[in-house]
Amino acid sequence: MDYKKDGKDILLRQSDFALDDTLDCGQAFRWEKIADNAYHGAFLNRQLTISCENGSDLFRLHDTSEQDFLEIWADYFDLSTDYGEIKRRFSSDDTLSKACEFAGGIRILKQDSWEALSSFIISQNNNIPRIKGIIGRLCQHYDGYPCAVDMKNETVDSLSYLRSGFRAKYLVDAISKVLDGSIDFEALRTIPLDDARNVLMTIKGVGPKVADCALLFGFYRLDAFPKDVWVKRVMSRWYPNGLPECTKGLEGIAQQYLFHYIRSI
DNA sequence: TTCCAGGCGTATC
DNA sequence: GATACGCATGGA
Repeated sequence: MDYKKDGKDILLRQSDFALDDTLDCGQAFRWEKIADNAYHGAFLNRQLTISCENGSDLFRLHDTSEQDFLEIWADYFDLSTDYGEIKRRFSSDDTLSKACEFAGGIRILKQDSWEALSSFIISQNNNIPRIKGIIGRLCQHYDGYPCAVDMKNETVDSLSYLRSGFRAKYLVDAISKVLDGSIDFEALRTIPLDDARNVLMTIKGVGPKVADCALLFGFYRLDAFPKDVWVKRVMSRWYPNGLPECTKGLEGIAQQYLFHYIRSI
């Protein structure tokens, strides 16, 4: 990793990383663009302002200790994964090659499991501005994103301030299943993908798409391939016989590039 | 006003 | 197992 301390900040040189591509792409809902090339957001109970200094590969993590950078943010931004190598691998496929060129700064954020699961429950049949609104009200209420234990006494009525509509009852079911031990977060990181999806789909309101988003973004299962309406268009247009071989094991990363590509055209 | 949004549960065949 | 429909809310 190429970084140095700069006063209270960390300066990071990082290729294959763009703030808009990664933080404003619908994989996480707590990052706000505060200026050109600058975002403010949070992971667990840590807040961060991150800016791009030169419009390409130089980033400033504001007011961040070296310890927090190494122990928290380097992992969250998945800095140990070589996305350049992944894009070279994908470029053997014409469509993927164009998709990687279109949004080459995408990285998969390694988010908190409960935040990803609950956020994508909220996301169903919803639009991104409203998803952010609901999650913003939740975080304002709890002074940060609550863990499942924090929410143990919530009911559909007590969550009415979120204005999350029919999704409130799904959140309540997710809270109870996580707290009663029937959803084992540690196991979901390692058991076969189909088993992991089936476990998550025991939660009311969690179907194949929400389960795959939770697994990809919250459990770092890069083989999970969420199929929303846009990705279904991708598949019928370019891959009627399935994804190309070069995506094997990294279907979730391919999904991110393809998702943004199809939405742009 | 009507339509739609990174789906899912339910009913029906 | 496939298909049709309703669902809370709010912005376009």
